[in-house]
Amino acid sequence: MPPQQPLPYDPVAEARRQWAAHGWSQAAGGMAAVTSLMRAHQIVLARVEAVLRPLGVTFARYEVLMLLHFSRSDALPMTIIGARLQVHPTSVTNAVDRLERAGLVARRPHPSDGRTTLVSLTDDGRRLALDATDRLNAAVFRAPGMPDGDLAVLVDVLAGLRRDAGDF
Amino acid sequence: MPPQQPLPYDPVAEARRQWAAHGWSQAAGGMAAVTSLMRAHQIVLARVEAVLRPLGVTFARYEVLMLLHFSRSDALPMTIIGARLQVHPTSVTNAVDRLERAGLVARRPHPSDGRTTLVSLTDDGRRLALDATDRLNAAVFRAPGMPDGDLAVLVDVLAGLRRDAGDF
DNA sequence: CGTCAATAGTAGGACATCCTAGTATCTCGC
DNA sequence: GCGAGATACTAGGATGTCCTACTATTGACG
Repeated sequence: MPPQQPLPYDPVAEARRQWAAHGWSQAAGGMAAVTSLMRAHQIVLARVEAVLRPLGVTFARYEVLMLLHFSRSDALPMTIIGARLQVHPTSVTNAVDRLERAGLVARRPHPSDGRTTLVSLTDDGRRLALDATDRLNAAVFRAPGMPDGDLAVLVDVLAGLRRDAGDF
Repeated sequence: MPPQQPLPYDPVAEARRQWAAHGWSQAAGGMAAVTSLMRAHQIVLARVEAVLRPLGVTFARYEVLMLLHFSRSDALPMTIIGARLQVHPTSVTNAVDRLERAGLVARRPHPSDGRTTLVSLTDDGRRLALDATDRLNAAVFRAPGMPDGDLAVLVDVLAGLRRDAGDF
């Protein structure tokens, strides 16, 4: 929904020109990359959320469901979920709260460690996760709005950034 | 914050393996791209916000300041700001509210169109925008965590996505 | 075995973003 | 002119993310 009417020029390219004109050429590339990334994230997230909205979940919660679905063990501690999804512990609490209220996951105390809470999928949760995946695959992941070659390059370049940031 | 300890593997690559193992190979590339993008956004935004936090502004508000700084005219209507930054009108209201409260921008009614609100930089706002730019250039934009070549490729690929989404 | 640091999770608060809805103003056509 | 539709902005609500701070439990060390 952002621009009802497309802009007559690329705002990122325009910003890059401004950077160069102000003597910040050395930083123009980085600025352009950061700005592009912000906007691309916004576009992609909007597409994904539009697909998931009818199912009553968001992408953040969908990621929790899929992580549990792929997990070998029947349940995962909150901490592990946060580490795998690379989000703050409080974000995990938030997502699991809502998923639990919707009956898609269940909380259970760890049998031997009183600090730990284990989270597991319910049958409804697993069903919804698979349904959501089918829809996302069809509507977004198989039609990401760019050629396959670009897709691979994008993933590679971003993997470098993530590695550099200490993700893995 | 995210991972205190790096994961022993790339979570995106792991997800891609799971996608292939479940017969969703056609969608694996798109899934990997979307997931990478989400995480990269999170990483970059965190770096930027860390630099801006001491100045009391966020990246969203910084973008408003710079747009006004680069603008030919002395003031811009809210709508134009939203169109240029590609965000929802209510997001502009939010950002301008906070900038105005901080004394960095001023609201003024449009002389001939009673519906329109014009936003202009104050002296403090312009000073802060330039200070923030110096810091961002030094700490983030000139050291984006990837080679220059990757930077250019990233911007190009994302420009394709943005164009496809109707941004410009 | 007792204190103390580390770990797990949650509560409350700040922000940004979007959506829906509502008010005010302008424009254009009859 | 006058009324219907378009346009500009804001209010209120939902979500996600992070930060700081707090509680509870564990584990390690003297």
